[in-house]
Amino acid sequence: MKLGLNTLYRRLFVYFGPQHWWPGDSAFEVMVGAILTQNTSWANVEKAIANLKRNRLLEPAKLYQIPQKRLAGLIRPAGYYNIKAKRLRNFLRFLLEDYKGNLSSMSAADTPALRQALLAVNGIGPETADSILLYALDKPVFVVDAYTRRIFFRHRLIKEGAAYQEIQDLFMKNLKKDVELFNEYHALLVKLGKDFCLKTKPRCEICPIK
DNA sequence: GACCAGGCACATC
DNA sequence: GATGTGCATGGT
Repeated sequence: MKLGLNTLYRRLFVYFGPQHWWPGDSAFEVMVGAILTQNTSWANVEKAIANLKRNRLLEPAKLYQIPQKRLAGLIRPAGYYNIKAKRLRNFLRFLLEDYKGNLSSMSAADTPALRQALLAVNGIGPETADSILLYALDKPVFVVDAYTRRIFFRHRLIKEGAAYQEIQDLFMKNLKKDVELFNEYHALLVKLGKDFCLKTKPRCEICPIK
């Protein structure tokens, strides 16, 4: 009997408790973090965000004003700092030009259209776009990441190398389209991944939700 | 010192 | 369409 998505969620929630994601004081901080955390540990991203906060730059217009070189220096701890400085600026330009830097007007956009627009920004791929939609703008979009893939492959819920869209569809077609549910579910998968999967490669014999 | 982390774009076949 | 590679810091 295959583990159902709702059952898996209940077990994760009972075992780990609510995660209350995304860590961040504002929607804009979440957006910046979503780009900075690409293939990077969150601890390093926190250092980069702390640098931006210390310099009072965590606002769209202010962050876009500073030279790319300086931005790269500030986000250095997050790694890939040159490419991420470009990517952040690509996103900021989009935010400022299309929504005047106003997150509320961005949030008012039609979700599928906004997702397409985000994906058209160079440096924003499916996971970053969906993280922004779910965690910054409270849109019911499921975020698929490396942990999700790893866990679902190990539990034989997806095939190896399954496409992003395929995995996202699995969640969105089998779960209630609920922001809180999608938020907690993804956060719980990351928690499981960090606490167990990474420490017991390649197979986890002590998985708490098996 | 190796290995990895809450990806993505781009080149090449 | 699939596969390989560059991007980079900081923790284990």
